[in-house]
Amino acid sequence: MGAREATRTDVPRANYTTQSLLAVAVEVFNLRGYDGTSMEDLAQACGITKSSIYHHVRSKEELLRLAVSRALDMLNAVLEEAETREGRAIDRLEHMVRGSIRVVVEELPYVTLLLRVRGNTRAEQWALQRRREFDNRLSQIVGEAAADGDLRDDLDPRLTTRLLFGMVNSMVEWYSPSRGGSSVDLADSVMRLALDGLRRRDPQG
Amino acid sequence: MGAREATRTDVPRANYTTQSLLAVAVEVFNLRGYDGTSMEDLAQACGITKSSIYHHVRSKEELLRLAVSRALDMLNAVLEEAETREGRAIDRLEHMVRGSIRVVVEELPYVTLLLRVRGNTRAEQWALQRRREFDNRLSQIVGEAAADGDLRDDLDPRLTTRLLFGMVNSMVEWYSPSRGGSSVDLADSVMRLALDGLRRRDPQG
DNA sequence: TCTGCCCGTCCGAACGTTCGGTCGTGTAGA
DNA sequence: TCTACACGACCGAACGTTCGGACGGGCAGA
Repeated sequence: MGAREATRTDVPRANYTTQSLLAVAVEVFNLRGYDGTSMEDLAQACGITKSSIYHHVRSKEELLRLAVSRALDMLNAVLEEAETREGRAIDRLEHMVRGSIRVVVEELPYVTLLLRVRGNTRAEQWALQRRREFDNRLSQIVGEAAADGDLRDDLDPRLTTRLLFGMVNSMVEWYSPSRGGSSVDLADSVMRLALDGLRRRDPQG
Repeated sequence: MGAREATRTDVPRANYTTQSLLAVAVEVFNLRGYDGTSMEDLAQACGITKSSIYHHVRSKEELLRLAVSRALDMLNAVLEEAETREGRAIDRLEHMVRGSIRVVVEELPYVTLLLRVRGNTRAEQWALQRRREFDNRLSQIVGEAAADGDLRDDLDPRLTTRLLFGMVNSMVEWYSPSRGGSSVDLADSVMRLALDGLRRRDPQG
């Protein structure tokens, strides 16, 4: 019956890095909402105390900034890949849809948090601004594809952009890494639905 | 010049009802997020004091419960209309898409709040549960339409449901009553995109 | 028409709690 | 021994909520 009052060496140190702490924080933010998550909640999820968190990050808002930056950087990388592609705009559009889906799947928690930002703090407003620029460049590509005559002309390009990427972004509400299938299979399904529609063709076969 | 210390009869009473207060509250909740909105924020938006709010509602959570109930009741009404329709499931599906879009447009703030519920409080968990039942009955209809052979068979019905209504639900992120066009025009566009796709047909015409 | 009271509505001032964040100290591992 | 990491105690501010009381339009009784 050993000394119960001995220092608890049976519980090893957490030894977090900023990145591993960020990963936990983003999960909790997505579960409870950013504003609904207290630093005490984060501390318990990490298994350390509140004050220990401040050894790794300056503030709660910095956690948010780091997370949404990561998501935005990934998405912008896809955008710049697409924009340097030559050829028809509809190919750039397909690259954006497939790339966005890949980023959503690979960086799910970070993109989820980004898409839920509301603009309460400076960091959130900055994220919203970057998102708006991203969306504008998306719209540009869809507009070019429409001008090329590769999209039907009875749909407004801006509306098309919103519906198409609204569909892609809705993935953060239901995609699960364990049950969700591969990013490529998902992208195939989305492209089929978006380009050719749900309706069965050639019913007289 | 008149008595400055006179009671300020120039500022009339607000005379809120629970409903008119709810309308203001929901707008602020959508702007700042439910958890990000303090009762003081609500009070300022209403032009009355914090304590006055408690004359109309029991708690902050009751405001949330009233709001999401309204949205869910509207959506369930559409669902029950659809389910009593006889004939092909794809017609019931079209009724659901058009009805959902109409509800989103007509009850935009309430549906917006509903779609952002995270499950922190009892009221939120109850709303999530009702939403899940609603989604299941939607999936049922899509599954029937697929079984009828009216939807292409290379898309999983559950995935189709999520993408289709993910697209519809994304409207709360960008639809504006002033600039947004009518509910019927929007529904036409969505049905065209969903059923027939974006790709231009018959390019050799 | 005037008077007095009722009641729906609103207010100011507090309540106990929780918030994000700070500080000085302890300790495990190099 | 030195340093990175974590700890418990604590801070002022803001939180949701409560409370007793004040305001004023409308109505009954004179």
